[in-house]
Amino acid sequence: MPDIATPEHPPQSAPSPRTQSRAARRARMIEATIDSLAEKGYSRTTLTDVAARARTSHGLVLFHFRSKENLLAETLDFLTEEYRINWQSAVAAAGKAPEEQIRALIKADFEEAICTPSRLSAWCAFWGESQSRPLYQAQSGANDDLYNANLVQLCGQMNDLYGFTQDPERSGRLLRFMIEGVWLDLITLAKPYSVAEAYETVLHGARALYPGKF
Amino acid sequence: MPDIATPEHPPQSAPSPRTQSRAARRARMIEATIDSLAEKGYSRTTLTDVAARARTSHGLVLFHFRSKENLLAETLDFLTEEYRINWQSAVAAAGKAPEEQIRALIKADFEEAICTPSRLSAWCAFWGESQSRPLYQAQSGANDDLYNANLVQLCGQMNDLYGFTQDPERSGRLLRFMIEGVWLDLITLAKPYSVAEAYETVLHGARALYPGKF
Amino acid sequence: MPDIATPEHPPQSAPSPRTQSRAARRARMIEATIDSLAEKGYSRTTLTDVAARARTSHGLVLFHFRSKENLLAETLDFLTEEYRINWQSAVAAAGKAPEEQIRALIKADFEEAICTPSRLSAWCAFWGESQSRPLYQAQSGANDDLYNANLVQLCGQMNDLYGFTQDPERSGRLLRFMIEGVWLDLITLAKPYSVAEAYETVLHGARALYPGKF
Amino acid sequence: MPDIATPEHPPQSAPSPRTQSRAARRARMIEATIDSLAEKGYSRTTLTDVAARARTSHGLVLFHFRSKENLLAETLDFLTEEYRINWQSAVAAAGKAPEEQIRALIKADFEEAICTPSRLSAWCAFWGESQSRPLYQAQSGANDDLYNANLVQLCGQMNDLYGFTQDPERSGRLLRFMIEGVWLDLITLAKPYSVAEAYETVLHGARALYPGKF
DNA sequence: GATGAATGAGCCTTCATTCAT
DNA sequence: GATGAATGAAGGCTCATTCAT
Repeated sequence: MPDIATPEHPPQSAPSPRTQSRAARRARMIEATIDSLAEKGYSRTTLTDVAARARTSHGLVLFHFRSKENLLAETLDFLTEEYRINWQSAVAAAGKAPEEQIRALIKADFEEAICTPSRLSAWCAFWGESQSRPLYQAQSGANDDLYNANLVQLCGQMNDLYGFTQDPERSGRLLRFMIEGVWLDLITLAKPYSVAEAYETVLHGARALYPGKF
Repeated sequence: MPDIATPEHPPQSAPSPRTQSRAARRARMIEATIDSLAEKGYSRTTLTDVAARARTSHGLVLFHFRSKENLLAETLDFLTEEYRINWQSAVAAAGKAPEEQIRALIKADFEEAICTPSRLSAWCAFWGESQSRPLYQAQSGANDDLYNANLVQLCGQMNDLYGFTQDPERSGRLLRFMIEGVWLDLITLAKPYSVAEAYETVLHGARALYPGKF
Repeated sequence: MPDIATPEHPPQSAPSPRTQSRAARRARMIEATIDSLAEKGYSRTTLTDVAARARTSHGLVLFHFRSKENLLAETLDFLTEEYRINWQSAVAAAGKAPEEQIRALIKADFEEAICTPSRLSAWCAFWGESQSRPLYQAQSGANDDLYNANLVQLCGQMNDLYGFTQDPERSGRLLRFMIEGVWLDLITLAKPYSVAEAYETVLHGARALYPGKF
Repeated sequence: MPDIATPEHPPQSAPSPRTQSRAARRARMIEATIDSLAEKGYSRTTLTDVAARARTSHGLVLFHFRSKENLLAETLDFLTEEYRINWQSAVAAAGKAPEEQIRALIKADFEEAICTPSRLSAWCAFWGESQSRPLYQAQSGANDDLYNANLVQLCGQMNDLYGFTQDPERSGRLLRFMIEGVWLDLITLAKPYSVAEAYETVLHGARALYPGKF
């Protein structure tokens, strides 16, 4: 894990102000990178642009991140962690029943902190650029697998508990598609619908899969 | 429309060898562009790379397409047309019943000519790069709207004919998500499942929405 | 001399229509070159632009002129000849008195066919581009020398006949400056004065040099 | 105004070595541009050539001047300022009598720093290339107008004070032509005469316009 | 730590020229 | 003669990276 100061990862002991500002500066640069990715796209995200958004010099960005490639890698890592923590804590806070867990999982993906235009577009930039796919696999693949396994397991429990008979693999996959789909719509559509409608759409799909449970 | 030889525009009479080779050369360059987009991504697709794949010089690519931007535009145009023709002719060949139409629509998206790794990745490159989004809207937006309207209308007919009560907008949207989702999986996953499994997954979702009809 | 059909150089025997059209085509290309030089400047005059103005293909321009450099050389040659013939015939037609000859020389430079914006700007393009200076020397230098010698000689006659005492070299030079000066003004000024005013300005200068003679 | 160290803008206090060298580097690049314009002409002045003359990389030239167009604009600006300061201070240092002022104006144009082959040829490059004419108008037009207005006003004073009756507009114009004329000769002629002879030639013309005053 | 000067690889584009038809 | 396909050299520009201060 890169040493970015995330709210979820408070330094264990009180850090020196130096360390704090260092971490804060790194965080600001990563946020700037996300914004740049979202706004200008992968190919037009330059160190100069990132530096300008973070209100520093490009030299300093490189000082902190060694290379552009590493900056992007750490940005992806940050997004991945942020996302993982979000859904895992949502699941942990929800009831044990699989439908409650699934609902929590869905709801987590529309959390305000996660479901930001900037965030969504930045994800999209990473997905779209085939060059970054190995990076994505390396850093987000494991988490995605975890997420999917969780979903599939919950779908299995739905069968066990309530007598549904759908293949859990496929159902889990479809639930994931629904979430990804509305995400992409929110970014891509010229006139996207609201986040509320997005959420309802996914529930609509979940209801179709598991009638009477959502 | 670029003058590429597309199936729906068969040359009326035998064209002069010059015209033929001209169109063929352009087509080869567009295919090269698709391959480059798929393999190297949007940001690393260079004229030199395209030219190398088409076994010509970059000068010639520009001679035929005036600029890189125009080359990409015509490539997107080509993909759009190819896709539109594919689903429209599939729908035209299918039975009138809405479930048959929907099934034809789904099946068309897994046609061999369309559902190629190269093709899918190229689409992905256009989606992912925010810079190319206006281009996408301008050229593919209308077709996408048509596709969606068609799907929504068919979902409406499902309600009318068979007494289903789901919101057609949302159902159509979900069907679209399922297709897009498996597409993305085929590109993104380190170890993707088969096209057959992809197709079955979508049918699984369609069955959930409209039990007994797929 | 290149074989351009100029009115002053009618082919000695009746040429075949083929030759005629050949010469006419070359002439059209040279006129197109002059226009392009005037409008777009030396550096932006391209074969394609010349060809477009002459309503042919760039290939044909090269067929007729072998290279761009040669096209420019022949264009300069054409301008030089056109200019030489104009002033020499004007001088030949004028009275013998030196003041009449000088006046004829001045008047000739404001002849409509010569004193065209296109022509003036084209000259300017050749002067301004240092690269073309050797070419200019080679092709127009001799004529310029002749022109100047003529002018100096006439200034000498003014001294001999009317008792003026100015150095003929300098006076001839100054007369030339006046003509060149108004020419440049006509091209360069945002709001140039009229050709009539230009002519009067030069006469004003001639009167100053030789009071009572102009 | 570009931040080049010009005589009229002496650094108020000793500048940091950084600033100094920055201005010095820019100045060196502008001098290199002037040399390149003079030697190779407008169309063949490339960033690479300028960089080579300034003994740096083309990248650095762009770092300091943003674009070739801007480099040329700043070069023209530099020449314009240099020229303006030269004649204005010469006029300021001269006596009040109009003939003294005119003589000072003429003399200023043959000052060693101004009347350099490089400088003259560079001016010529800007005049000759029609493409650069709008730039010239925008940057040097105002100064030229000022110069001309000054000259015309002085010619008017010659009439008022000494009873000459020539049109001041035309006389001022002619004086300008004489100066420009010798300038062009110095650049253009294969075997140009000396600067001293050039100066005498202009005085010769001034004497013709205003007998007994030069 | 921080800045920004400096470099150079690589891109898109223009254009003269050659060649096949 | 005439056209336009094809090539490749060269130019302007962007940008990641290195380095001196």
